[in-house]
Amino acid sequence: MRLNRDFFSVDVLTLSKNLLGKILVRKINNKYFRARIVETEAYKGPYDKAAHCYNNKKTERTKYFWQSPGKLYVYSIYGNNYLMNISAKDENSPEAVLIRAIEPLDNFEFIKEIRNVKEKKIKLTDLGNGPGKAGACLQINLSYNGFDLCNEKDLFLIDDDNYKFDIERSVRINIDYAEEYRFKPWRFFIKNNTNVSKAKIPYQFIDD
DNA sequence: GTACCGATGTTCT
DNA sequence: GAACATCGGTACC
Repeated sequence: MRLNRDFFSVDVLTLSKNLLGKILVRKINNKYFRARIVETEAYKGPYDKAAHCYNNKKTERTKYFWQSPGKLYVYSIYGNNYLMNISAKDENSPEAVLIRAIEPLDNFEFIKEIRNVKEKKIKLTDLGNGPGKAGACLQINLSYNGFDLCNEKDLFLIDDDNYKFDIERSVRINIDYAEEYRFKPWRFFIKNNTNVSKAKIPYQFIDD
């Protein structure tokens, strides 16, 4: 069943966990494919020093943190990488979930074409095991800022109640600038899933 | 398997 | 002009 607004209208830490195992449905060139979310990170403004919206910093880029839940905030990083975030809770709470890894479930050859991979020998587990790769699989770019996952046909989320898994957590990746917030255990991933990113975890997390 | 390194586009100073 | 919520390649074990 398709996930509706209520699903996203929760605290960002809850949403980060609840999104694990859910299935993204994507339509490109009249073809559908599906991919499972296997890794997420929570960015919880305004007090989270790792978040782009820390201290209520609202700019042309970051204004998409203040949206109704279930909408996209997209930004580019290190060149041609587009990272996808989903807004949580409500339009007064600048909180969003970063999608850090996805597991393609079908149409693998089509996804390889989309990824523009030269070597067709690429492993399936390397297609979506990172936030930039996930954005590339889903063909996300800056024009997707404000995109509503609850109301569009070409990209949305569905449930998968039969899929059972355990959740693990760690500190978030590449946010060394975030002072004490770099120790928060706000990265969540599916235990033993081979599509989780190979990120190096620089610190142990500290319990709240 | 790990380790470095350059390329890349946008944002903000 | 620097910083950046990264990636793919090459080099070495």
